[in-house]
Amino acid sequence: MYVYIMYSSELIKGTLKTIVLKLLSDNQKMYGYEITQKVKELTGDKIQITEGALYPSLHSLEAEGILSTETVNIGKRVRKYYSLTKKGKSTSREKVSEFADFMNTMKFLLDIKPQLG
Amino acid sequence: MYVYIMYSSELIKGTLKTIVLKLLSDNQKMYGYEITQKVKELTGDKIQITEGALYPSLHSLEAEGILSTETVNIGKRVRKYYSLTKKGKSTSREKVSEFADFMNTMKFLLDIKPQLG
DNA sequence: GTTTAATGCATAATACTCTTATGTATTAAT
DNA sequence: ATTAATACATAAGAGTATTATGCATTAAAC
Repeated sequence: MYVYIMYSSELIKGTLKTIVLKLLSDNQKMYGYEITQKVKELTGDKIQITEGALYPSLHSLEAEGILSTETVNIGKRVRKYYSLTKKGKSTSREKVSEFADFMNTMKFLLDIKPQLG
Repeated sequence: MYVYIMYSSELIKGTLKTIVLKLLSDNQKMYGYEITQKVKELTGDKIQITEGALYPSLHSLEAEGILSTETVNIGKRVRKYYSLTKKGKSTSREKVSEFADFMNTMKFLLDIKPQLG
């Protein structure tokens, strides 16, 4: 899903949609390339979303009615802006809070001290 | 990989090996079924490792030289205990700290405030 | 006492998601 | 004039998990 100068492949799996939905909840509308750059920038290159992972994911989110699109011509170049639908806004909140909960669970699980006896 | 009364499938992907390695670093040796029960117990049923995910994963970790095995007969039933090799101990530390780092990155990414302007 | 649930291993078909590679095209930088 | 960056897209392959089985023993429930 990503290229990770830092994180191993398997570790990061499954977080793409959550990241995308969170960025879109903060930014109104964004286009694919912009998302890749934003994530790269915000994570100091630790997470780099690849296009091969992002575009299919955006398409499926649109097909699910979570994202809507708006195509804009910038000179002769095309940009496809994505934004959250009403459904998408609640999905975004759910995904982020679910992930936050999951992080708490994992934090506990990975901090557990040696079992005695 | 898991059944999750609580977490969605994609969210949890990729954490299985980290969880297993952490449990084994705290418990010396454990067998497969024991691992599934321990994770279930420690997470209040939020993460339930399925056998179809766990056993192939344990086998591949063994093949990589990260785990070693010891088969014990309990009556007529067989238990296969897994423990970390020397290599496995350092792999376990690396995986856990990598995940901790990843959680920090994600926490930042998912907490970012609306972009102005 | 007999059926069900729990313990304990294992694998195979399917599905899903990501990686890697490729393709097209425009615009900016060297 | 070439390379890098911008901007989209898809397809082949790989990896991992889900779901469904399968076998067998032991404990619990009825």
